[in-house]
Amino acid sequence: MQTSDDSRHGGAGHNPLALDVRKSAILTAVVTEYIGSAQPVGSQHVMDAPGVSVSSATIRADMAALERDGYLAQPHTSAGRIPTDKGYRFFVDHLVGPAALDPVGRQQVRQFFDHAHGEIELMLEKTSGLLADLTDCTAMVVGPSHELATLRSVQLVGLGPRLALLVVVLSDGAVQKQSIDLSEDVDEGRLADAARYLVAHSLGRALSQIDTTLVTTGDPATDAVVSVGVDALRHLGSAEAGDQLFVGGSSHMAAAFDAVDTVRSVLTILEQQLVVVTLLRDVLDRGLSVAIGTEHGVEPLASCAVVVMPVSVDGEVTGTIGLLGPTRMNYPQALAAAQVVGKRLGQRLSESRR
Amino acid sequence: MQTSDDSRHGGAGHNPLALDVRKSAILTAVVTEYIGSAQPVGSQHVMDAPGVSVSSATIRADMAALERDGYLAQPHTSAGRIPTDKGYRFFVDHLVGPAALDPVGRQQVRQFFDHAHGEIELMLEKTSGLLADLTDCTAMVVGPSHELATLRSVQLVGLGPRLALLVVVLSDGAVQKQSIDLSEDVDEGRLADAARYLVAHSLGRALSQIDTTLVTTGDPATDAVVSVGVDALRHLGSAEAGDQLFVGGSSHMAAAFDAVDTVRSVLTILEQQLVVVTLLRDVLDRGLSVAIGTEHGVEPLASCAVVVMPVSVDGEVTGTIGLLGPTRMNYPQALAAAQVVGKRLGQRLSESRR
DNA sequence: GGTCAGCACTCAGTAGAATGGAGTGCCAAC
DNA sequence: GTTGGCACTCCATTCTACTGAGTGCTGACC
Repeated sequence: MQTSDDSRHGGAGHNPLALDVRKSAILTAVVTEYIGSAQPVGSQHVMDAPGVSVSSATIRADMAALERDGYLAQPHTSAGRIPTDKGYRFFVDHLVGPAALDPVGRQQVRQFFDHAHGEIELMLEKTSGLLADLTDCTAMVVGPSHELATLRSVQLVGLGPRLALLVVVLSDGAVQKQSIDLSEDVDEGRLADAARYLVAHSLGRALSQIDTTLVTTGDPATDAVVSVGVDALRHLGSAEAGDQLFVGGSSHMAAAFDAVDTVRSVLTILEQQLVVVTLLRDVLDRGLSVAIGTEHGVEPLASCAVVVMPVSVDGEVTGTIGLLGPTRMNYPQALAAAQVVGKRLGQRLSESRR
Repeated sequence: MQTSDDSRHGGAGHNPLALDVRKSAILTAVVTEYIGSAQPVGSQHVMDAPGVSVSSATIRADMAALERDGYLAQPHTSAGRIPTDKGYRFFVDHLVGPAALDPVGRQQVRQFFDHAHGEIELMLEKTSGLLADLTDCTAMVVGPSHELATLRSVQLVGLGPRLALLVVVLSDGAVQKQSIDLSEDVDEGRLADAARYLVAHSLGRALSQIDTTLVTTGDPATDAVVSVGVDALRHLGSAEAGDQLFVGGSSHMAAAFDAVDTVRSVLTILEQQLVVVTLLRDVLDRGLSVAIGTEHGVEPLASCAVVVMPVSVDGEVTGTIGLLGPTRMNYPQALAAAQVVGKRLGQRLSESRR
């Protein structure tokens, strides 16, 4: 309701939008300590933290205020404090600076991308593994959509009497295929005719720009093949065919929680590609880079936080990388890792696209 | 050491190769009960089991004998018995008949394969989900190797000045690609020449039968492209490119164990595709359909059992499906599910191959 | 000889009481 | 506003006692 610009002096007890310097330091201390130990943090421990040079009694008073304002919680009366989702949120938004990846990780990333080559899917798969290794989180990588990539090759391969395969190669190196059921027997020649026609009318365009107006080839049977071919092309361009999800390091979820039930429900979510992809897109759409606890709305992941990072190819956001961990995950590390890997991955993908 | 053919009468106390009828019934009772409850089974409970109509005292005596012979174990003195790996082994080998899938599952399988269509990878992925659903195990599907499939299409697509993509379509509908680094700039025309040459010399053959003897095209630069193209083709034919692994239902592992550590180590293994593929192949090579506990030699999976089933395409064993669960998994169910799904999958794959 | 009822025994699991200690809130003094 | 001191709370641990499921054994029975 009321907003005060008196953030220097604090008065945080009434203003939930700002915390004075010391309270910030205390919150930082509690969060970092709890991230490391997973144990409630007492005022005694906070005393040792940098930026806090007051007695435990004073810290206690501040912690009580932080609890009143919803940044901290107490599992029970005589325990230390643990951060609430709101506490993590404030920490992420205001207290954690632009951290850099540790040298070892930096080296790992460099090495990875120096040696990365070949198939895009394999690279994305391995990227998820890299991210998981770097962060001890579960990593999710959504392959870049091929919206902007143009068609480099279109091919119809007959597989059976009424079965053909449409194979397209995109300018970004992606190969997509779509099986085509033909309503009647089509001989190789007619298939080739149709393919030639498709090539002539689609090569160089993006999948989303395939011409839907059919020009007749003169032969009705060939036209029919062309028609299903065009349908297949457009299907490939649609969203469902594009989003490939790669999940790496799901075992880290078992290390993050000690309740096996939590692990199970989280893994169940991870198996649902659609849910994961939607979750990542949602968070990104809301302009967030971190969604904590219930913020992302996926109920079984209430004890998890998600870090997302867009992957830009030639300045255009297409792919996404995500990190899933417990709410007490190491946010600075995760953000740093996601950032650098996302950037490098984007560069890499831009390179191989002309 | 000594073998007795007196299996009718038993004498199982000295002969570890056979158990008399009642001991078999008792072992069956303990195994099935323990599979269901995960609790040690006492003589009182066994009394209710079918095929056992003696007093608990007699059962106790038999159970003591079964323990002496290594089929059962006691967690502690005053507890019931749980099966050992050897006990499960005997159960699987001699006591469990050819079980059928329950009607609901049968219906699920039928429905699945009636609606399965399109991309082979997607189908295999979904098959792993189906199997996991059916059995409450983690399902592993290794895609059929393309050793026997013949080349239907070979294509070279230029992606950049020194980057091309080799795309092949196999007769079984698989599409494989391999990026090719060209040592020097190659124009489209020369790429097309090389592609034509590759087509002429490889179409209709299996990947493993690619002619390695190079016939020159007359142009050294084109020859160079052909050469790397042939290398790429042979790489595709090699094992590493072929084995695709699809894992479904890994969340079931979290439900199977109550120690989160066990879950973590099992998940870690599942993330290592090579280990899993090797494991399945190993077990299959040894002629087993079930590997229990330490039998498969993968130490972190000591508390797991693996059910494997070959997938035959046109009578030739190519793919594999596997089920991973705790040693106290429901073997009859798992075997039945693996069998029927494996058979249907094989049929399906045979259909789409000409 | 195999089977069985009876009995003493074992021992995990549970519940209750005592203890220790980490941590808090409050207050008076600085 | 900060701090040391103090009383208080309550989780976690330990110990004890107890329960009960389950066993092994023995002597009797068929």
